[in-house]
Amino acid sequence: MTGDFQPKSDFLRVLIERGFIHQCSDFAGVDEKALAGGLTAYIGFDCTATSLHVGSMLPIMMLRWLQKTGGKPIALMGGGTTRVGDPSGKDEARKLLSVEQIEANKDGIRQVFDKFLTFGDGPSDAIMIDNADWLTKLNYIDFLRDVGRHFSVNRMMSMDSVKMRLERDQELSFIEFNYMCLQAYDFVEINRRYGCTLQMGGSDQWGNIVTGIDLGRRMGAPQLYALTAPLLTTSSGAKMGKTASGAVWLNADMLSPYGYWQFWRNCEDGDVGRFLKLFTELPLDEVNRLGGLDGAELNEAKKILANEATALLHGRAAAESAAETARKTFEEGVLADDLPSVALPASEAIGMGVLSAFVRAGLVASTGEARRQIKGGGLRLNDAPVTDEKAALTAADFKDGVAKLSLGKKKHVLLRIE
RNA sequence: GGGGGAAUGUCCCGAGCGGCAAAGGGGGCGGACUGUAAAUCCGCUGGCUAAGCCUUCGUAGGUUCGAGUCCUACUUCCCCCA
Repeated sequence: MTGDFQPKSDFLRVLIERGFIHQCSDFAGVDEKALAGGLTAYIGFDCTATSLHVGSMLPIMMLRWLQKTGGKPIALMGGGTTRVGDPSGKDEARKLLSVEQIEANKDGIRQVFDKFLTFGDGPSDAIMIDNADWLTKLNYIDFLRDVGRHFSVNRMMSMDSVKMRLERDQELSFIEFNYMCLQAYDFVEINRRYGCTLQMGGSDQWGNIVTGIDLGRRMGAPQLYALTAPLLTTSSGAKMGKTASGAVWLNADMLSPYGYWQFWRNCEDGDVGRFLKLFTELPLDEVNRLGGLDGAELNEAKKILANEATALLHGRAAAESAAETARKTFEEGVLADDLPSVALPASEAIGMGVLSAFVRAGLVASTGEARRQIKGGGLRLNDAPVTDEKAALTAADFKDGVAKLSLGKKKHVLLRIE
C-alpha cells in the first residue's frame, strides 16, 4: 500500500487520493519522474474478447489521469501476447484463440480508447501500439540468446501464478510459462522504443511487471517502475463486471448506454464512494459528500455515479438520455421511448402468443422459461402481470404501435410494430 | 513403456445398488420485503406444437424389456512405477 508516502507530483497524488494504487515498486522514483515531467507509462490489454468490460475501466482511468497530469499514456494491444495466453489468475489453461479472432477483437477494443485519451504526436498525446509488431518477428534462437538467458527459472517458479498451478498439480504448459517472458520483454522493448519507464496494470499483473523491471536491469535499460491497481470487487465480495445479462461491456453495440447506466445505478451502497472516486472525475470533496449520504439519499449519489460514468464512456448526451429513460420508467412508471426495443411486422405481432413474444424480445431464452416466469409472476405486459400462458397479443396491446414487455421490475423491452 | 483412477444436467462444484429428466450446493433468474441497494424468506434453474413427445451423463459400439450405472474399443486428464 501507499504507507506514509507524501507525493509531490500531481500524478501520484491523484492516484493515491482516488484509491487507484495497490502496489508500487518505488513511490519516490515514480514521483520524481512524474514531477520532472514527461512520464510515459503503458498498460497492456488482452485481446480475448471483442470488447473490454468494466473491469478494464480502472486501468483506462489510470491512463486518463496520467494524461491529465501531464504524462504520456501508451495503450498496448496484446496482439502478440494474446496468442500465447496469460496464465495469471487462471487455474486452467486458456484455450488458444485463432489469429483472426484476435485481430477482430483488437479492432473492437480499440474503439473505446478514443473516448478516454487524446491521441496524437504531441509530447503528452496518447499512442496505441501492438506488441504483435515486435513479438511476431522474434527469432527463437536470437531471443533465447539475447533475452532468455536473463530469466531465472528459479525465480519464475516462485511466482504466485506458477506456484499455484504447481501446488495444485495442474498443468502449466510451456507456452504459458513463456507468457511472462514476453510481457517482460515488452516492457524493455517499449522502453527502448518510446522511453517508457512505468508499467501499470491490475494487481494480478504485479509478477509479470516486476519480471520486466528485472529484465530491464539485466539488459541495461534505465530503471523501470511498476504500479498496480487493486483488484476490484463489490463490497459484498463478488467480482465486478458481471451482471444479469452477462458481462458489462464497454462497446455500445454489446451493451447499450442505458444498460451501462443501469449497471452503475444498481451498485451496492457500500461501493458508491469508492466508485465515484475511481470511475468519475468529480472533485474529491464532492465525492466525499455524496458517499457520505445515508440510506435512500444515497440513491441520488448512485444516479450521479451512473451519469458521470456513462458520460465518460458514451458521452454526456447518451448519459442524460439514459437517465431520463430510467426516470420515466422507474419513477413515473411511464413508458419511456428509448428503452431497448425489438421491431416486428404487424402481421407477425398481432396474434402472437405471449410466450413467443417474450422470447422474441430476448427477455427469456425459451418458451419453457417464459412459462416458469409466468408461474412465478415475473412477466408483465404493459405493466399488467401475465397470468395466462396461452394468451395472445392483440392490437389493443400495442398503444401507438408499442407494447411493453417486462421481466421482473428492472428489465423492459418494447415490442414495436414496424 | 507398465499399473491404477477419473470424465455427470453445455455456468461451476458434485451425488448417483440397472427403472433417471438424474440428490445436494454455489451461481443465476423470479416473487415477498425495500430505496432500481444489502440482508432475509419463498419459488424456479433440459427443449417442444406440453396431462403427451423429444434430447441429455467424454466418443463409438455391445449386453438387456430397460444403461449415467454392466462389457469392449477410442479420446482426454490425473496418480504411481520405469
